[in-house]
Amino acid sequence: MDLKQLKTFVVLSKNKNYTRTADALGYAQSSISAQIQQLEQELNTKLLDRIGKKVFLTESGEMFLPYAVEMLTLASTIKDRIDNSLSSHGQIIIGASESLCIFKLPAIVKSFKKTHPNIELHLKLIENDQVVQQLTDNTIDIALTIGNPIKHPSITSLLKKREEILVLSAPTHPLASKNVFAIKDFANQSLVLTSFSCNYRAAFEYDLKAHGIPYQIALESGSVQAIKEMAASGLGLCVLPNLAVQKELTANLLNALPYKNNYNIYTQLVCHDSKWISPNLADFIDLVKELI
Amino acid sequence: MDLKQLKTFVVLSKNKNYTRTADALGYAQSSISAQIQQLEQELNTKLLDRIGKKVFLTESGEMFLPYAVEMLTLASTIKDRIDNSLSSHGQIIIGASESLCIFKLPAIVKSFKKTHPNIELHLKLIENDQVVQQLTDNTIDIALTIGNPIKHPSITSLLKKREEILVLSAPTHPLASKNVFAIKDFANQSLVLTSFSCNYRAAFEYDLKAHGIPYQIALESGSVQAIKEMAASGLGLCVLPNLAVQKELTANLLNALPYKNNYNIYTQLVCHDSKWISPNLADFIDLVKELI
DNA sequence: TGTAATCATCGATTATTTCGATCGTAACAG
DNA sequence: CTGTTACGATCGAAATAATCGATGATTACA
Repeated sequence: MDLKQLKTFVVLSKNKNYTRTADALGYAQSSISAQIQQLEQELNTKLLDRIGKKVFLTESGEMFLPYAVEMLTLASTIKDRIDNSLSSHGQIIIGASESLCIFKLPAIVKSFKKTHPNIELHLKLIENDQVVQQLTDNTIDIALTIGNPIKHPSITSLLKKREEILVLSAPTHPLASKNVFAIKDFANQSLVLTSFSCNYRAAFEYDLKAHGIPYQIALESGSVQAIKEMAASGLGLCVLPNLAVQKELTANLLNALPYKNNYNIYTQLVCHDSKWISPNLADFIDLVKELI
Repeated sequence: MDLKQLKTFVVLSKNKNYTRTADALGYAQSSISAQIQQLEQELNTKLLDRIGKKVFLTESGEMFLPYAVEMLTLASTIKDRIDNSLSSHGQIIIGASESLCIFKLPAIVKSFKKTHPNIELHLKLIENDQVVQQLTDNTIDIALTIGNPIKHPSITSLLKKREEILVLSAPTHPLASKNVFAIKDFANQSLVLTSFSCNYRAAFEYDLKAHGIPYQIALESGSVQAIKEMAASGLGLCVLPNLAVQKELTANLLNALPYKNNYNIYTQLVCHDSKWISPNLADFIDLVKELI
């Protein structure tokens, strides 16, 4: 059973005339005959009687008609709903690193919600090392992370922006006034660090270890806010991307040490190769590109 | 959009595996791919994502699924209802002559209702000369008439049974005791006749006129019952088919005069050539054939 | 009785569907 | 890291189905 046939039947039921139905639907008259015969065969009944020159619905036809109309209505409802939903409904699940969640996504979400008020945005805090897995499992639609470049044969990078990693101290910290910095100046310092899987922490620690610089970890926390406050209160140095500490730098709550590094840390927007980019998701991606 | 495609989509949504779906539905795997692609094209969206080795419904697919199921349900409901209705629902409109309505149809209807309790039977009293027109207009499904053979290029006779036409009198009538009858014996008699369009009345009157026999019409009535009572009370002779007077003959309320005639009067069951004979109607026809 | 209207049917053409074979990718085992 | 297996996509060929135009049959109507 085909919508085409149903439509033909419905129109024919109104017209009671094959030739005019054919004209109306853009078929040859013989095609209308054929389509009706197909339907009749499938339903195993006769839908129309042609008595003399006139066409009548049989009892079966009379019974079938409202169903045919309903099927057509249903089908067009589906199409409408899918069309509308693509623009005005649905959800996007975003996996994001904590710092981006706090310092970048609020502006993005706010702006996206203005143009797409009915799209549900779900933020899911994820660690860098979970990104590929969660994209592969389709538990997130897209990931916005900060860390080393993600290289995986079936992951596509939609956006890649280098981030400056700062080592910061409280303004009152003994090192705060130093103008020139080398790695050895960190010897025996206390550090307030992000979690182990954080790539820029790893890069900085690797740096220290490679040069045989001793250091102590005063605190390790998953919360960027906690780290900043600890560091500001003089507990130790912290290592954070520039984007996470702009307020504190402006307010002079933290002081960026002039230590030059070249860590390969990027903000990246990535998704799975095979993921279908819905129009809404595409809009979101464009917005992220624009605002980051 | 095709039920075939919808079914494929629904099964595939459960399986999340093209190959197994193909096996289940008896297609090649490539055909499943093709069908889904057709659907996706028609709906202008992607229904399924294949991420890695696994198949996921996209948001659109998720939304579409319940509709697809509903369409399939609706379609199978239709088929069921049409099947059932053919055996257990519906109506038959029977056009019938008055005498058959009174003396034959009650038994037929009673018997038919036993086996087909849910079929509505509509009896429509029609004159002989209306039969062809009403079959052609499809205002009756079938006609059961008594009269001259119906000859029309597009009318089919399903049953044809000669009926004996009797001339009857009250038992007390002066002619009642006569043993041998000829047409001239009707000279100057009073007659109680059926309506003008009645074929056996016409045949009898033609008979009289052809032989130049004078007669009077005491009463003309559309009601067979009235005619019989008038005749029984001695108002005049009446002309009726045997089947209409069996009770009165047995009860000796009327007396059949031994007048031999050869009128071409038949009980006939007729329908239009092009009329679709539904199973119910076929059953009804069989029953009429059996009981007449 | 001839003519116009109408639907069914037929054969040819075109479009679609299906299939089998093959390719590419991902998951998994060794 | 590599070979193997499982899986869906893709392609071209074959089978099937849809469509058309022409024709035939029937009916209504002038």
